Amino acid sequence: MNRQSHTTRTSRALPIALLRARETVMAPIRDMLQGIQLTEQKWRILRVLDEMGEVEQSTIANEACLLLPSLTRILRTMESDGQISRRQGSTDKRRTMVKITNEGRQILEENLATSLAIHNTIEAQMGQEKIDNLLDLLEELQAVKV
Amino acid sequence: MNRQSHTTRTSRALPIALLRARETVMAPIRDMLQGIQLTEQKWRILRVLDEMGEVEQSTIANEACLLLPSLTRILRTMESDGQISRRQGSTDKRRTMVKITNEGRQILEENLATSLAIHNTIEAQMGQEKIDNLLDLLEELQAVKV
DNA sequence: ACAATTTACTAAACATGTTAAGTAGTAAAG
DNA sequence: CTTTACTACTTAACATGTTTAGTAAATTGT
Repeated sequence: MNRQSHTTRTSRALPIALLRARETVMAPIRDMLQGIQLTEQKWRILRVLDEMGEVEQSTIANEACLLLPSLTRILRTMESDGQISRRQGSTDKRRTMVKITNEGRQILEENLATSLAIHNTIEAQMGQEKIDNLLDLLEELQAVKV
Repeated sequence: MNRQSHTTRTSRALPIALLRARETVMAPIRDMLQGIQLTEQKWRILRVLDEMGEVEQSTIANEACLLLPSLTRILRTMESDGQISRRQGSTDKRRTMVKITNEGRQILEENLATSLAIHNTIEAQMGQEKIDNLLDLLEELQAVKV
């Protein structure tokens, strides 16, 4: 049945290609995160919060690619673990404003070196130009309207 | 805190960039799949099986980026739904050999047009050259040793 | 001002992701 | 030939993904 009958080869299908590439990049990052009791999602949330300051949950969901129901649960544990803090929005009381705590920021700082080392390993093998090129294309793809 | 203090902007971090790009591509595909009662994972499995013929579960897991425990559960329901069939390996009895059924293949055929249309929409906006370039870079990234 | 709609989130239910542990079959080492 | 290690899964437990439904606050239309 090895005949590519009616579909593109999966290696040339964007969804699977993106997923496989991501698995390669995430493998060592997951190793790092396991050592500090943090999931991939919590790591993304901390990075988004560090980058954006105090934001509402919908913004985190968009930036970190999480659905709100997942975020609700994850932030609950992150708050009780002291990595983030939450407060009700002052003007719009539907909103919940979230920011990273010093403890959360410290986790980022402590793992910056490892995170950079992983990126450098990849860059050393592919070359900086290709990585930049790839990131440009990914940003462009992300902006496509479907 | 909007100061990119000690990490790369998340939009230039490979893991998040790959995830966001994938969300863009997957959104319309998920819509298609919802109409045919198929999850994204089952769709990937069918495509891998159609492409590779009868293979063992570990191979599916690798190609479709699923862990074996997830695959065990998913294949159980796909078998009872008649989309795939399983048998014990003849020489090595630890292996479970899996192949797509006619019913499974029919699901692929019925949705080929939609799947292609989605791809074409993206291609029309980004251009074929960029898509090809992106796929090449993704394949290269996937092959990196980390 | 009031009803209808929309927005931002939460709750619940079920599927999948992820890790750890267990089982049976196979291969390797002595 | 037997013990040991390894491989290909399966099971279980808990976190997250995903959909549907619900709630409260804000906005819109009249």
